[in-house]
Amino acid sequence: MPDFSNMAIAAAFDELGDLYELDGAVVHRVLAYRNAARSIREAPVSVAELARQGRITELPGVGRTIEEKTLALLETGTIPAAEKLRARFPAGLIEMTRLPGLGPKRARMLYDELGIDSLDELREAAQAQRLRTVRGLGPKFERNVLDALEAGLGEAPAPRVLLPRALGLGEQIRDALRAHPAAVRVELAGGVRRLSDSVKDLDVVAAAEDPGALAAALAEVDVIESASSAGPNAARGRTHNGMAVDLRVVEPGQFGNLWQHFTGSARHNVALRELAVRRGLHVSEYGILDDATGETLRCADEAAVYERLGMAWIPPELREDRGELQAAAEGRLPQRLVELEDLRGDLHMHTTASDGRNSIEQMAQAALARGYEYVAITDHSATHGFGNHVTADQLRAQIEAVREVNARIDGIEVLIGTETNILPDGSPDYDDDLLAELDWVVGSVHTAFGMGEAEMTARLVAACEHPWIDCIGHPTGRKIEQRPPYALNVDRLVEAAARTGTMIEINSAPDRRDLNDVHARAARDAGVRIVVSSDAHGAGTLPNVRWGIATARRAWLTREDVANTLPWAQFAPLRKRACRG
DNA sequence: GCCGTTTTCGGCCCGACTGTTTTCAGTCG
Repeated sequence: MPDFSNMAIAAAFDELGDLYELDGAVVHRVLAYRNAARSIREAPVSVAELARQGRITELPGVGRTIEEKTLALLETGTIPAAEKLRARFPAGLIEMTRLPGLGPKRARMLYDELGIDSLDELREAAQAQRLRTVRGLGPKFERNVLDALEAGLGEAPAPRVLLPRALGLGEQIRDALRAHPAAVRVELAGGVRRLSDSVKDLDVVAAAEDPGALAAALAEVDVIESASSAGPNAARGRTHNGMAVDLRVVEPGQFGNLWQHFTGSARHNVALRELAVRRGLHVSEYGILDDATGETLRCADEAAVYERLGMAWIPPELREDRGELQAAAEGRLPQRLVELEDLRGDLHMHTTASDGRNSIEQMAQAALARGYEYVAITDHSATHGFGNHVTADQLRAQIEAVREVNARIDGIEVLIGTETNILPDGSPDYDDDLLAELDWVVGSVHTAFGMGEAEMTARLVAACEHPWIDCIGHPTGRKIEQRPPYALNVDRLVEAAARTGTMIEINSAPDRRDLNDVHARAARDAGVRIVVSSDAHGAGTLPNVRWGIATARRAWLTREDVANTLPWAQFAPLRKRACRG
């Protein structure tokens, strides 16, 4: 039996949580399954292997019961409890709970009392006004169900928006509101502030002397198609391209509480509040209530919120309940996360020699203008598969061309490299002799994505063991919101990279950000040198490193953890080829 | 179901809105 990926194991426990919820289990038991699922999904190591080694309970939120169920899943391909519950609750019930206002309790009532177990039956029953015969449901509920079905909700969850687009929209809204006379302060919160891979909506928070006036102003913002009041000091709207926007406004004295609350993540906030309760404090968006005095502390800034809870202010990128609260309480947060300005070079970019839009010279000049001290030109190799391949002879010519540009342009080291395809057997696309002539070699997978996990892992481990591959590019092949990573045991790759001195890239293309935050953190912890690269296909996308830096920050990386923050003289000897004596 | 510098049992965040109620359950973020 092929091994279960972390994603697959996590999905099994999410489903089990849904099923237990329909079964009427206490909410904390359901949450326990969802917690475990999240923990498994995010684990930087193979959870199947962990389980076989008897170590799965090392994951937070995984105890004896979930260990047993995981082992059953690995051995038999299914979890017995899930089988039993599936027999009792048709899959359509879980689908029904995707509709707004229709949760597990109501889905269960509709099933028990009216036998409804699909969206189609739900629609028919609503049209026939039969839903109102269930106690607690009325005509409004029927109307809402029909509207939601009409709007196509329930078909599929709304797509999430990649960070750059969401951030761009958010900044426009923020800036427009800042121009309003009532505004004292306007900031982005939520996933865009945490620089997540993608977000489902935009959260904007503000302070104003007259909160209601500013909340009402959301409807006037250019990018907003429509907005309506959502309480006295709040508004909810939608952009012209369909993104949901939530605005909350308070008086300046409690802005810190509001910003902290709406920045999240939900997990971070839950963990923060649980910790607070143990100290007799209750945290909400309005303040911190002290049991002992009955007083509520309101904070104008976020640092005061964290300070009252006995911890340092936590950078938003770290607020994912991944150990940041304990670190903040113990003074163990990273002193200073890596910043865009720390980068001194970019080691992955393309030119017209393959599928880029600009020449070597144009890329070099653009890099110089960004203040870089070095760049590597890394065009695709011969089996790239998109027709823009660089043959060995063409690469030899490219070596000369890059050397010529390098000799001509002052102030920047222009290096000749390649992004060689890693063939299915793990070998690169050019002969060793040719690779040895280059300054820098990135090895990436661009073909044969469908291999099994064992083969794909062996392929990338072999690439790490190759003497002339300096760095692995976009190691998991994921495209955010588009395609999952190929089957790969990332911890094996990280192990091999650490052992061989192969660097690993955080590819900054906004739909890649690969390695992701969790894996990049694990790679750093394993002693792997991380490189943040643009993978630019034109001068205009060199600034994409911003998104790679965002991922590096979410991975807790400091300047010291990112190799291309070093000047070339210090970076060059770290390359595998330079270590070969 | 998980978890523990107050606990191996008894807890497990906080607030708001909605629609249906006659005091509140369910849902959502």
